[in-house]
Amino acid sequence: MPEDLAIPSDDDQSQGALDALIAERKRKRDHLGSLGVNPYPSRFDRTASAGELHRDYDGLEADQRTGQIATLAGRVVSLRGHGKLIFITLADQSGTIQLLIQESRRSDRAGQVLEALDLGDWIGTSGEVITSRRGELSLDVDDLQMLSKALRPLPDKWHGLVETDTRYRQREVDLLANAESRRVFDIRFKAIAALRRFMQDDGFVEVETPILQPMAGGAIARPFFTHGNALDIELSLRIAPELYLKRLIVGGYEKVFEIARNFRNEGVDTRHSPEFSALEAYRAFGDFNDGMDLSESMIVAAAEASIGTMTVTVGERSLDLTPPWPRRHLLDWLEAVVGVRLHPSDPVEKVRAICDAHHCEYLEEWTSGKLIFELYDTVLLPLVTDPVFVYGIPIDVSPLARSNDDDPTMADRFELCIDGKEFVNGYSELNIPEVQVERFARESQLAAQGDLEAMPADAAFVRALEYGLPPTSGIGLGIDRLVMLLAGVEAIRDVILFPMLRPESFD
RNA sequence: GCGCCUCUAGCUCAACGGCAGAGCAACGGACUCUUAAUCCGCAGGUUUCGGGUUCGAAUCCCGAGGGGCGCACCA
Repeated sequence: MPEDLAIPSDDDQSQGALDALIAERKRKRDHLGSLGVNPYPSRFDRTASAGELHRDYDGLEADQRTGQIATLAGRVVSLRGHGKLIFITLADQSGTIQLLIQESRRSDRAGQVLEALDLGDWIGTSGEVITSRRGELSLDVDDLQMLSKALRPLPDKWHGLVETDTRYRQREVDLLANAESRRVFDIRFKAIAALRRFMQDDGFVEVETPILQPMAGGAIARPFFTHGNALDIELSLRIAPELYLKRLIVGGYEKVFEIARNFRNEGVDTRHSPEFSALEAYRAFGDFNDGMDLSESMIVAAAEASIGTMTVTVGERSLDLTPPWPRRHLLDWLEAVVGVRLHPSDPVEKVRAICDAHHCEYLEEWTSGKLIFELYDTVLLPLVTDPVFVYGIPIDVSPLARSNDDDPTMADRFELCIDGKEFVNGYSELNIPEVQVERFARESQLAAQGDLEAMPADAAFVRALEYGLPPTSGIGLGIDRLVMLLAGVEAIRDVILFPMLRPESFD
């Protein structure tokens, strides 16, 4: 919401309620200043965190004194006054700790700071570690300093911040007010750290490839475009790092990965964000089976590190991530479900009939392979609960994947599906330059027919293939979706700190 | 893009055609063991914005804006 950043004058009778609250806090801050207390000191040394104190002293009986002096810093999130005795709940990143402030014990400066104290202020404090008469671990405060004054009031301490708009736009407030939001992002960053650790431990080199690209490739998606002034060229934001990563394998890196922010200029819903994170990994000398092994291991590692369990609950659904995960051939599974053996070499009429029978819509120009893939998306995917690898995917929808040695209409490609969603896409990489050229040519043909999603030919990538790409296994993992799964949330915006929204108006 | 829902005090929510209210936060006061502290008192509003209907609109209608959900596209 728009707020005037100018300090309102005291005689302004028209000032709003919020302005009055802010003015009151400024008055307190300035009063501290007039007492010679700097409300914005440059630094503060602490000796412990709330979490450390709980770790070291939890379990003490009520009304105990430890003789241990600790110095803490954090934000005031609750304030309970009893006249000459005041309880404060102080929050730092590690948790919360109670401050017990007795008038008879505290310093004069502590008294001055208390006078000026509001919910939300950052303070530094020191005192003896004790337990209260009710048994709560507390700091018996003797000194208190203001570290930074909060000028705006905090959301309701019990209900927190509820409105999604504000939660996304002012994530800092969401984080400080809502423990659930902190929980989700703690899981996110633990999971990402675990993925990175796992990959590094497995000998993968973390690399960086361009986000600004002359021609976005490596996936089927509509890109964002921008302009590079220095070279006066049109650039697009990457939709996938795939082509550059494979060029690094050509260059001699045998195991590479990138945690890549990708950008796709497409619809926004609970599962899609225009800006999303993927982990892509490429390993020389491997095939898609290695990709399935890797996917399983790294997701299990991420789950262990972030939530410590293989059981997750999303909405009403309870899912079991315990490995190993089944691997089902797409055509076998489809046959089991629709009762007819389909194959990309089948006449389109036969596959269309199955689509019609299963409410799967299609376009006139789609091939049998594309239709089969569509059946997988609309008929099989919704059936998935616990993790399952689906492998063997029509070559028609896999322009960068190697075809199967025994069946050239199918790609050595898999998708990892959990809870009705795709989490990983991986395949044996196509490394025959002429075949890649043919695949690109076919995509161009589709583009000429008006398919906006057809993949553009990338001559630089083909040239790289001509230097020789070894047999390679590649995978791409959707990190946001993985975090949604681990945290048990159903909106992708709840796992992205600052999701894309229409710009705020400050008029 | 289409449809549905939503917007009231800093926050969370009432009032649903008839005086805009509560809790928390704030402000003044009491209180040395609370932890959603309690108690007394006091204040806080362009009901998102602009039109319209009406004796009277937060409420009904139209339009605009923000957000959410569903469908379509996509991972």
